Amino acid sequence: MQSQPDQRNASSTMHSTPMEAGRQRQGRLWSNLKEVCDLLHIPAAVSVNSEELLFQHVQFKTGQRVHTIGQAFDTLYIVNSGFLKTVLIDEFGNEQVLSFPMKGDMLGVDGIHTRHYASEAVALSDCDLILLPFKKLTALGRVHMELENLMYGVMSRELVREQAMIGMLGALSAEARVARFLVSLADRFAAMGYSSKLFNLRMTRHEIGSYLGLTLETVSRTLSAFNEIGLITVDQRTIGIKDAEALKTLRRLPPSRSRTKGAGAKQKAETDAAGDDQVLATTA
Amino acid sequence: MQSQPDQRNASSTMHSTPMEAGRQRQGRLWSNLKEVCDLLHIPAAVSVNSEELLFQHVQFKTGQRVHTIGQAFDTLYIVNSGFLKTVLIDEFGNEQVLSFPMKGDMLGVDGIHTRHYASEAVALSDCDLILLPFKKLTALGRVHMELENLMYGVMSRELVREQAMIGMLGALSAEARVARFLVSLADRFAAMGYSSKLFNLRMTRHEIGSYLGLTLETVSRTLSAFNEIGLITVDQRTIGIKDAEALKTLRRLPPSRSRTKGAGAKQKAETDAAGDDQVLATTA
DNA sequence: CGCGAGATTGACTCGGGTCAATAGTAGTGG
DNA sequence: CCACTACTATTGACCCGAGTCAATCTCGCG
Repeated sequence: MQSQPDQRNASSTMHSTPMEAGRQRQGRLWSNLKEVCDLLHIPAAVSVNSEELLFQHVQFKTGQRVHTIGQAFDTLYIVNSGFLKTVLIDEFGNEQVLSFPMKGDMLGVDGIHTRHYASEAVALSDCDLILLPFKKLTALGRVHMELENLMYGVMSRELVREQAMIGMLGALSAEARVARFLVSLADRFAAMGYSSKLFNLRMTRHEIGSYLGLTLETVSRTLSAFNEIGLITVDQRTIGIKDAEALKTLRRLPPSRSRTKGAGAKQKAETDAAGDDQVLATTA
Repeated sequence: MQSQPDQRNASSTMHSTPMEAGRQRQGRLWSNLKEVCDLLHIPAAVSVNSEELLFQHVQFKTGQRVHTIGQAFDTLYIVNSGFLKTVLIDEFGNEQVLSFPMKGDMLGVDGIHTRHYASEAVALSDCDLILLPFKKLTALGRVHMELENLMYGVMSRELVREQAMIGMLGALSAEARVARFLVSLADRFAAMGYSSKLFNLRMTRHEIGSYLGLTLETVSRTLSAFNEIGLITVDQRTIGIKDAEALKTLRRLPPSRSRTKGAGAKQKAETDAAGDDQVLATTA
């Protein structure tokens, strides 16, 4: 069914890591700096003698919490395999999903400032994470400056990602949000070497909705509508991307707010007219 | 090189930089590390001999751009005085306001990752900024580890701020967003030593709306409504806070989405009922 | 094989976006 | 000093996108 990475027991049958160094069924226990850099997609012309400093792995099972809000901060995590969600809990106990970290993503950065995690990370599947004790990291940073730059880069990247998220929440319609979410997922799967055309969602409609600032019903309806139109295929959590380009450029509610000057007003009108009875539009 | 404040025609009349090396009316031309740390509210038990490393100031006039999207990154900025906005520009030229930096805030962090600024910063008033050449900063970081921690702290803080923003955009009603925006502004003014009860907005309704994911009309109406109810006074851009507590706890559309388990469902109902004809609610 | 979480759909409502008219404000120049 | 222009803010009337409520339907699991 699902073409790719099945989660549940993904770690048990680690495709490429039988067991060399340590030895135990799932993943290895330690990674060196180079492996960490590779995972983060950082060039990292590391001159470091790898085997010297090793970082431990830890496994989490589906549903387990990696860290909770308010918990004392002392380590960052890098996802080696598996899928998670990070959430904020508001004053009523409602969850607000902030991100869906997967292979190569870093967790825990929001804990640096106050020395307490500001969000909660939950495993959506069995996961293998690499521990990066923050103290150790900063100490090393002073020796290996590429590591320091790595840290700045990762944090800055995360910042940019959140900015894009804010832009999306502030300006896009429900359909556009769902469409971009799918495209974003597809891209990330592609970057991980999986199919970007057919994959399984690891999260519920509810979680997607929370992430996108929508209700689960709207998410469900929107997916059905995309299916109807032929942009995707939907079967429960299995998604097939049929027209990635259309999804990327899909909008609605085009340029409602803002637009600094009068420039573009004309374009707006045109766009509106064109999009009036068309659900999607090709690149302008 | 880049640092010249003039994107357009600054050369004509710099308001506050007559032209003497020593000092001019507001702010001095250079700041040492301690002053920078103070500005950032970082304890910074700096053992550094201050006068050794100095950071240059630059002035920007209202409307000038500090940096634009895509511009090569090489320096961070700290606001010493004045007010700005940072914006994203979407594919149609629409602005999406991301933040309203003021004294003590850092700009440009989003440029670290790709080495190009990801957002645009515009002065909403005449400003005095401190330049932090990034290269210089990282070099210093290796010598003074408090500086390194300072950087991590500032970036992490910004990350947490954006997370809160995402949570707000994803979960709160228009009224709640405006209310929290006002409270947030009041708090920031208070932290700067100004009155938190009476202040002037530096931005237009349009910019506020963009920031909060609302239209300018909704912002205007909401402010009028708050005024009506006696929570605030409004006169153009002059805002008087009358009931900060009510603003802080004001909601609407309380727990629509999410809420992990059944817990809290009851509370939801109660809240809904209570809030049905009451616009605000006191602390739970 | 039945239970419960998740997903899908429909019917209805309403918050807030859209369009539009009016009015205050500020800067400019005669 | 006052008109002239351009922006900004306030309000009203209208309407649509998405939230709410609720009834199935599906599927994985004990």
